[in-house]
Amino acid sequence: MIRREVENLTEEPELNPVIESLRKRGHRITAQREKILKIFIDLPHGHHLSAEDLHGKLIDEGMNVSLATAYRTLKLLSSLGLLRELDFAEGHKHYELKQDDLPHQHIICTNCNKTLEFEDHFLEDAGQKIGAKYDFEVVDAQFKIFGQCPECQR
Amino acid sequence: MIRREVENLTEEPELNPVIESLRKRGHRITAQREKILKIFIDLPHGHHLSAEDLHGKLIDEGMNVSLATAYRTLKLLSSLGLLRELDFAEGHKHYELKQDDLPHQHIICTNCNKTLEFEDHFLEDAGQKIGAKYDFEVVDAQFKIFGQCPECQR
DNA sequence: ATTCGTGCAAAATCTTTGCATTCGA
DNA sequence: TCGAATGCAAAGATTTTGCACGAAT
Repeated sequence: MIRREVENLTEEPELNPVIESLRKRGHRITAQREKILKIFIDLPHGHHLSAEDLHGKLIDEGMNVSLATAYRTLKLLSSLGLLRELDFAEGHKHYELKQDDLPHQHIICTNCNKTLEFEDHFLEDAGQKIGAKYDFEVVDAQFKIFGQCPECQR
Repeated sequence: MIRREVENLTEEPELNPVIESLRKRGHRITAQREKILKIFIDLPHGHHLSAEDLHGKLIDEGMNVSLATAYRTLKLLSSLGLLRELDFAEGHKHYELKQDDLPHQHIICTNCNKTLEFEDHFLEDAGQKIGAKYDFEVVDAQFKIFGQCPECQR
């Protein structure tokens, strides 16, 4: 698992805005929530975690958070728009930090479930435009391409 | 639930190709599978069913198919590319007949879970092109727009 | 006659929830 | 202090599976 290069920047400047966002909406800042947010911020771009993954990471890092809290926090952070909920049709959701400045989409191998990300600014715009056409207040646009990856094609 | 207008066309010309597709790949044609395919063929364009929905419809129409068979059949038909698997992030999958000549995408209300479909040929092409760029053999491309529908915006 | 598909019930997954306790504001 | 968040275990929801029986080829 890749960690950020500059380990001394422990103040995690990216953490403050999200913490503020929580506080401003009347949610409490608990050690569990802070740690969970930190994990997502430190996650390499393009990676995403399931509830189980997150829980495992928390335990690994010495933080005994219950799985129930992991689920509750993922749901809360998603509802606040801080996390993006990804559904790869494999039975459970994945989550990643929502960064509107770094939009990306996914290609999923229907055989080995590997995911690959790509950027396409046209798609991001398309989501907004199409949504607007139907008077939707767009929160997220996800383009998913399903197929066989090169390795699984034999 | 809307049914096809011309009820006398009971031979269901659309049924034959899918049945053939099953037979050619060595799968048996059972009454259950035939009925399930028929239900999907008769489904109004843009509608989609969960396993539970399908099972309910089967029972309603006097066909006592078990839920397990519904699940097994949905999985089989999807793996054969006859059904398209849709995941609206609400905890269970939905299925619709796969019609490459009638591609469409979805807008989902994150509040009431209503879905709305739209067509955009550019997106269909984009899926193929982007997939090809990564040497994927593309099976399906799904563009989902999440947001609040006009009614839920209050 | 085989082998595959089905039904049933049990199990496996994933996620949510009730309640007592703890902790943040 | 006081309500919100947590942990735990139990419950819910969805999907899968083992096994015996029945049906398709």
